[in-house]
Amino acid sequence: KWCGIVVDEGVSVGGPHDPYRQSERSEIYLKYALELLAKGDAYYAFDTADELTALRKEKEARGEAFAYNFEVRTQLRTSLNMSAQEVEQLIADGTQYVIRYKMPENQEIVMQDLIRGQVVVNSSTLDDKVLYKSMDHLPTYHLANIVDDHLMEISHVIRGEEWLPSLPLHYMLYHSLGWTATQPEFAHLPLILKPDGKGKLSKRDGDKLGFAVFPLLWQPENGDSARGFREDGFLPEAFINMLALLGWSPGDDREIMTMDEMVESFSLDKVSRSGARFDPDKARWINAEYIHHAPNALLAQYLEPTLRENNIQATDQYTEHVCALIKERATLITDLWPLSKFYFVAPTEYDAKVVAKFWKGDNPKHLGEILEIVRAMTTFTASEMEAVIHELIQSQGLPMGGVMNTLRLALVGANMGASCFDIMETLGGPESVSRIENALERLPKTD
RNA sequence: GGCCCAUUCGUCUAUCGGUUAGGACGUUAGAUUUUCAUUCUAGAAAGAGGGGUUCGACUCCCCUAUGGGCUACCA
Repeated sequence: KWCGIVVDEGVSVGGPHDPYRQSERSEIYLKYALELLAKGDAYYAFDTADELTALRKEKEARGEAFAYNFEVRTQLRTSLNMSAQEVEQLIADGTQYVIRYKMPENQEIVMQDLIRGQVVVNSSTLDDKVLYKSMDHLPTYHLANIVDDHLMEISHVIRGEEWLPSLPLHYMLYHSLGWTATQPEFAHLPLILKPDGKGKLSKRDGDKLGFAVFPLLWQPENGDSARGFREDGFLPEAFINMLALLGWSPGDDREIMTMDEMVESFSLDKVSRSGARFDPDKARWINAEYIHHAPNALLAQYLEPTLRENNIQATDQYTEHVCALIKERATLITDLWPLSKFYFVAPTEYDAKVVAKFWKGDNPKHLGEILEIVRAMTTFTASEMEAVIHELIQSQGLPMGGVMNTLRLALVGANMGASCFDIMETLGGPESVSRIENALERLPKTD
């Protein structure tokens, strides 16, 4: 058995059991539509779209709901009120037609849904759906769905809740075609709702809400484009984990799970019945968890293209080491570069707020003393530097915060990053010395 | 309007008749910290409303309210 996933505009295709080729498709659908016709479960309708909208408007103007049902079908130009010859003549003349399902009157349709249990609908509330159109020789979704799934021996139909109202029709179709014994089981999944709770999340929402709705950048031919979660800096594993938790839970407190764990724990009866609102904050948190626990080599791979764009030469080992230092500060993959830039490029400017706060009093003087100490060192491990610089601070009774933040300003240009000693060890002695010299040279003198 | 589905902290959810209604995100307060983060601790925060059934209901049934979906010769 195989699994077919039908996304949006697709009549399901492909797979090892695909029973028809493209060129034969419409004939196959027509064949089954005609079979329904022969059984009296369907009929030809010759009314035009214009005629229909006219009738619809007329009804609505009177405050009546319009439905193409058992009441109105006799008032329209259909094969139900024509002789067989008339019908044949119309078709022979090339009159466009549509084949509609003849929904029976007042019949309780009892359905089973794997998530919602039993659902009962009276057929009188349903209308006669179009199954096949002569105009383009194409079936509608309803016919195509039933025919395809039957021929492909589909065992489970798992789709969004928006399809639940069509389920009675599909049941009737399986019934009329005589396929009830092998009809698939159905599960209607809850919808993903917008964060503000106003309606289901759809692709048209694009960037409007400040986050992606596509996994990947979406660029249709009409020139539109919508960003994707990948471009926004989400890891594929985190994205899937986030999606899995929308409308499903493993039943215990686990939230961060590998694909294998999710596959292992998944079952349709743990899928919730109500729509789930997408929460961008939680999505970001999940992604952050994945980044914090990601192997450094993987993160280095994500960072690599940006390094190349900026003409930065660095060994894999160095990049991985940098990733180890920054990853717990990152929420998105796109944070990696801003967080790591100073490990690759010396600061060219200094954060004005930090300068205002720390580049004053004796701080620059103490930075000069640190410079001398670092210059004199022959090895540059974080622990050695920590030892000597703390010694300086303690012996002279200097303010820890002032001294260290001034050093950080010189090394990073801002108030961010790992421990100053880790930064210096990573940069190495000569680079650290050069950055301190730069700061002393370029920042204004103080008294 | 009609039909269908749903309803536990702000959000995602656990609970499958008896619990101090649990967890997570977010939020608040505190601790750690040379910065930014991380991490840790603590707190506030929920069964839509009304009827039943039952010894007992968040859990089962009905009504109402609210939310969502569908109501195309789209999927």
